Amino acid sequence: MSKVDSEKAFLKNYNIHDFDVPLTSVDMAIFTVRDAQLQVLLVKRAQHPAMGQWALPGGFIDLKHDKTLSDTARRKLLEKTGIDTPYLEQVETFGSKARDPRGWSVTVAYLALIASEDISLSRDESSEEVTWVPVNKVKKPYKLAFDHGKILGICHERLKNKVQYTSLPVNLLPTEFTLTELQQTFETVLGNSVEKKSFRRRILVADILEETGEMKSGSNRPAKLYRVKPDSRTHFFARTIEGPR
Amino acid sequence: MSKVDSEKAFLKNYNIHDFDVPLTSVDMAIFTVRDAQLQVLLVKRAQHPAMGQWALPGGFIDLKHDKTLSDTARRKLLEKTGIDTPYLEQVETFGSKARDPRGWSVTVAYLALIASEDISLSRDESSEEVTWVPVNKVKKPYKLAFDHGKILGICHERLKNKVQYTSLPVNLLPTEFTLTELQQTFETVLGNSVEKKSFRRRILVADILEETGEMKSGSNRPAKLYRVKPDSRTHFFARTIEGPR
DNA sequence: GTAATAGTGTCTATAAGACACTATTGA
DNA sequence: TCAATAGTGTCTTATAGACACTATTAC
Repeated sequence: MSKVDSEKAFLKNYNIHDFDVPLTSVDMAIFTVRDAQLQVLLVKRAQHPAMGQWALPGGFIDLKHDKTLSDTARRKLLEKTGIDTPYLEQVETFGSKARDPRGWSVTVAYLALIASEDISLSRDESSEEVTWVPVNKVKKPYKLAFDHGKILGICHERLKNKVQYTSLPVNLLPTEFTLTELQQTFETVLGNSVEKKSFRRRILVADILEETGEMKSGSNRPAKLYRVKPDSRTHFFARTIEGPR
Repeated sequence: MSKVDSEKAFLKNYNIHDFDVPLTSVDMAIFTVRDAQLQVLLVKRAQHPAMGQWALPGGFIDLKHDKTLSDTARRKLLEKTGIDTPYLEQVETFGSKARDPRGWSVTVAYLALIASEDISLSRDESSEEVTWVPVNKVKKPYKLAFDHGKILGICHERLKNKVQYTSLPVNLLPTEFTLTELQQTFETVLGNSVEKKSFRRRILVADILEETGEMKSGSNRPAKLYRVKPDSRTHFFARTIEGPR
């Protein structure tokens, strides 16, 4: 029997249910900035286990319809928020015997960033409650199910770290924004103030934005509106932003 | 029925085999520096599928004995190399319908760094061939099974990137080493030269090493031997190392 | 005019790159 | 003594932080 034929025979007799495999799911930390606060999307679980508890949105891979893991993540995000082209980044995978009462389970955690303007919450058919919660308030009233508190903590850490040396926060704003709005978004995520001149120099030298030609006229001097240059990927700076000395 | 009782009833009737779940495994890119080259450990697959092809070491989670995902990774590393306290970092999880002929599968990729001095290859009972291959030569003679070529590429990228702003390469050396040896290890991983004075300043200011008091006398002026300070974690620099301008 | 926010000029501080220099060993 | 590698002094360069300054609007 040739090698190819023997592999065919092997696969014909292969049955995944002959083996004990862990449950595998995807969970998401979907962040946005609203009311000058970093907020995360939580759902109230409508089903067992942990029914009635708050948790990160997520669920199992749909083996029929999802082609890749990120398809699962994008599908979940679309179900909860109606958004289909977010900034999406895989953060870490958590697997253990103990994290889910149903047995050995693995969950792949994703982080998504969206502009709060874009959101229409819960086009979801399952009647779960869905809500935004400021990340810093997730402890007391919103103790999370399973190990989701830990997962959220790690996603939040990753976000804060990356904001120190990347342009990630542009993904938390609508397509057009002023430099001041962008700076405030950085400050909200970092949790500290940023010096105006340094910030503007850093962003403009990175050459990732272009002027729209329009101005945003508020109550005082109008500000230039910018957008991210077409096709530009996340910018990585060679030095971190550091905040006040 | 109380909420707790109904959850108990739910779990009692829960059977993981009622659902289609993906195959879930762990794969590892185990790196070392030998002969001034970054090398990676490959195994020749002794079983279907992809029998006879070279691949990253890895395998399924042992639901009975592994408590967490990293237990699986550590177990695989120990089987192949006899090493049980490596630098271990989870890199990324790959999941898709297409990556394994057995069906929808998910693999969690880990990166390990070990000192080549520590290795006694293949205490493994399974009669797989195990070998070190320079990372840059993995293409032609060692076309890897499944999507392992892609996984290795991403692990290698992660390593190169992190070496630009961390002290990771200390994990590729034995416990005692000279600054020149450390510099050469950085250069090997980065693939470019590093300026001696800048390098020494950067490492010494980071305050992660201590002198052993011993000297390494080779053929010329002896060099101070250093070791990593006890309990010191990976150091993160605020700026990247950049190589020649 | 004033208040308020947008945006700039320019000095200092920090850490990396360049590169010539000195130091210590074996043979 | 010389060859070879270890290790230093110090100048230049790049980019962040500080902070005072000017610019443009609504009222």
